[in-house]
Amino acid sequence: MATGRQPAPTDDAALDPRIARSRAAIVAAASEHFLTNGYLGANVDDIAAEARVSKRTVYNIFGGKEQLFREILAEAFAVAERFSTEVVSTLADADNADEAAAELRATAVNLVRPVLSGRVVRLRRLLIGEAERFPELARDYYERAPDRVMDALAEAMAQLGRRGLLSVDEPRLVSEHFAFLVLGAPLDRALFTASDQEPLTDEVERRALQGVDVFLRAYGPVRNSTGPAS
Amino acid sequence: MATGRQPAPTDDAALDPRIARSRAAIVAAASEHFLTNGYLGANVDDIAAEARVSKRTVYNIFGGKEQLFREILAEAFAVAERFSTEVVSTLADADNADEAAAELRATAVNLVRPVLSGRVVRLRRLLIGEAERFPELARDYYERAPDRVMDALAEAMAQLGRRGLLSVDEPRLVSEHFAFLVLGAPLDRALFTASDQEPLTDEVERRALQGVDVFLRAYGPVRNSTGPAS
DNA sequence: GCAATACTGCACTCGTGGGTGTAGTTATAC
DNA sequence: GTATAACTACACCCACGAGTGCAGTATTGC
Repeated sequence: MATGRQPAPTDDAALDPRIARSRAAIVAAASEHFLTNGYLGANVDDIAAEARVSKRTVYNIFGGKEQLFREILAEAFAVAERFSTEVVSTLADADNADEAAAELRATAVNLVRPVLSGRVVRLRRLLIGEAERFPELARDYYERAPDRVMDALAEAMAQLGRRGLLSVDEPRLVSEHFAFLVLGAPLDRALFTASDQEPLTDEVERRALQGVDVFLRAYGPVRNSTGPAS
Repeated sequence: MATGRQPAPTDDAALDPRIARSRAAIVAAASEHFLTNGYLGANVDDIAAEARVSKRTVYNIFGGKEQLFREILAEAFAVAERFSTEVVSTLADADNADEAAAELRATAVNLVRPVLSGRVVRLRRLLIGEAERFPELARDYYERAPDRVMDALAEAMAQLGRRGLLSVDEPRLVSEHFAFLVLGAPLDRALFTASDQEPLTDEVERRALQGVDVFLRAYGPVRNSTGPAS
């Protein structure tokens, strides 16, 4: 039921508009409930009720609570993954120090805004909280989102390094320093602070830019105190 | 046990050794179960069984699952809090640049080892996962552990700043940069990666020290580009 | 319009788990 | 040694929630 669907169409969602509608409604409601209450805390009756769908329909389409859970997360991961590749998009284009600095600032903002958004923070909470129950899910998320961002960042950093705009020897390490200077503290706080007002966006961006300043002081245009790189 | 201990019957744990023993056994078992399975996932029968105690005894001593949960956490918080004040102990003693660097390195190691320990990571997972169900607990922990460390760090940084060993204008920000340069990335990874081998201590310490290097490059002994502090 | 199929409502099973009551046993205090 | 208080074993209640079965109704495709 979940896996194969015969006639021709690829996706079962395309077969019957009724299924598509139900499915979408259930996914929306389920996301909300799982994100708020965790896997065990969410209950299928409530999800069905909120989706304005009978419980039976939930079971017909998804097969069970756990499959539903995995399905929700699969969609969330896809979104996160798509985003991961976009954050860094123009970083590597810079070809002088000022541009690099500007790009780093832009990247910082690109990074901080979505990662500290309520949605993503709640997703993180969910996966971290379920890391012991669903280790593969947590690991999978980590690899497809934060880790992927870090890889993309690293590649960009390496390029900036090659152009002498940054002193980079371990690109991966450099990216981690960048990322955590920019959003480490507010992210950690956000994970523990539920019932959020999403922390004042402006304040957070200010902090992020200060992080970039520090980053530039450490990694910025090759300094001549100990002599040039090569 | 946590608060006071006298011949006078203040604390019920002191009254009868039987209670003390039972209580300790239950606390140990419960910690394990809550840390592993979360609040909803843990079950009282299993806890009682593992503590070699009847379920009735659990209810007699603690009153209920939720009180037990809070009690466990209260003890864990106390431990974390005690630790928080120790990490930074000697940082502010440095009175020349080399000593400061050495102290920062020592502090980094002091910080990284416990925070990335399985115990603390699991505690973080638990609290983050339950942040929506028990917001006060998560907030309380954050304030009594990470936040307190940060305050202590900030104070030390401020002193180093006053001595001209570090260029510090916002001590709190500086400490956050320090802490997250040192352990941001591995901590984030650890939260998502259950079923741990605790990540190779050596590797993590190496990373931490690299973090300190970067920190020093950014904040290190007052650079003379804009002139000394005062 | 007609057949196929999704959806609904509802009653139902069943396992699980928090919490209680109690009678009897064992440890402790004096 | 005796009274007191914990502890145990066990049976029990009850609510809740995952999952099922089915008969009837609403949609959809053609």
